[in-house]
Amino acid sequence: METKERILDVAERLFADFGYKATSLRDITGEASVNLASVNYHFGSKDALLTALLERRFAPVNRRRIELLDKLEASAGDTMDLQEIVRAFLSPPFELHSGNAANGRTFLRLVGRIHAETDDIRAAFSTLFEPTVSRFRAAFQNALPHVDADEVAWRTAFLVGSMAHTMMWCESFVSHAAHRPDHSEVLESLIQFGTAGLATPSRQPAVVHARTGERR
Amino acid sequence: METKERILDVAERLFADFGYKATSLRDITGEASVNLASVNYHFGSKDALLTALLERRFAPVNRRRIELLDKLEASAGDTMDLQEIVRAFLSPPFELHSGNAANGRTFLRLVGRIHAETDDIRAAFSTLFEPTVSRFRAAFQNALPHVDADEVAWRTAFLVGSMAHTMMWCESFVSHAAHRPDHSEVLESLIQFGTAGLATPSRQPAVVHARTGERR
DNA sequence: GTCTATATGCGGATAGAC
DNA sequence: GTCTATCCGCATATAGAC
Repeated sequence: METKERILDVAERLFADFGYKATSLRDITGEASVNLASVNYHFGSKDALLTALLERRFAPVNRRRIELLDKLEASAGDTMDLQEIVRAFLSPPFELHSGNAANGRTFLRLVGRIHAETDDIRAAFSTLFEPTVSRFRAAFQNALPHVDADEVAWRTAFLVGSMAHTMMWCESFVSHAAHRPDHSEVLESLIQFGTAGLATPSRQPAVVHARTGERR
Repeated sequence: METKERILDVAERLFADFGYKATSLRDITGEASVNLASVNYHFGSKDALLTALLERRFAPVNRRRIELLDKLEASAGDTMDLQEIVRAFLSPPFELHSGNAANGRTFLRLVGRIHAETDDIRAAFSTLFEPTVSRFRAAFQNALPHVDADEVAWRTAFLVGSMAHTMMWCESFVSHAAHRPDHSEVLESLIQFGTAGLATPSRQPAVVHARTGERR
């Protein structure tokens, strides 16, 4: 079934470039050189196409994340290194889609784009995503016993945000850099940044009292 | 001119909730109880409406950011504290729009949403935004002489990402927290997270430092 | 399974009366 | 400045021939 695959590939690229709402079935079927009606025949609707597309890419990514985390837990037990947990979370989307290959870059933009779509679309995505994030939130908490739970939850959100945003604008940011970086370099920087952010001690005294943010 | 203001207010809310493409002029004029043709009369086009809307909110935010940075430079000179630079960058969008008021929350979502719109829309936004980000990138570099320029550029992008993502999904994240946080608490956490991420030493085994959050 | 043709509705934009 | 009416194109989806 070549048609179905072709539709998925083209749709993925167009959704990544222009977003879901902005991409029409005409755009997709046109570029894929298949008939306009074939999307509805094969998938049922535009929404169902998106779901199929997300499943195809994200299920393996999240499976890989959990697998890496399991390995860490098995080998390190309670003394897991925070940076390794961050790496287990961040690296699969970067690595599972073949570094700098064209479709790899497409996938990265798609990740970023999806994180920003309208709430109903994002809801479908969250269902796929939330169990994984929960596992990691718990692992972070475990590695950071001195940081309280709410704080860990927020920092996890910050981490996801820096990841999503970076993936989406990866290409445009390059202009500010002196050389065109490999994705793996960006990934390393992101891991570094995220690890430091997660591990920062809760509230430095000067800040807490100077402003309103005191907690207890 | 009440009509023009009403259109701007409603458009801002709808763009924030559903995105630009997904919001029709009919949605806007319907909710604002003004005539469909009035958008084109007052603004010329849907695009021009968006531009007007962005200018209204972001010009003051960026002016405030620069103002805070100027003050820092004037009082601290070369010994500026990194965290204070981060604060100068992050706090204006949170504070200038009245904390937890309804329109404050709308504005926060708008910020996040805009960062994720299709490239042409985002391009208009970048024009408004890039000069400010450049100033701050330079300030970060100055405060972090031991980190190389590319790295600083990437970390700045990570910071913007965590900010944008947080603003957009602020409301939904709350479910994971034990209590409903004030925006200023989230802001403090974000500043903390960003400062630590920016300040992390370039590439290291980093195990030790990551744990303690130590800078140097 | 794949095509053409079409149903049906919403999109932005405008002309012209008041 | 604000209204109604309308243009015209594109959207998703489906019916029915091949």
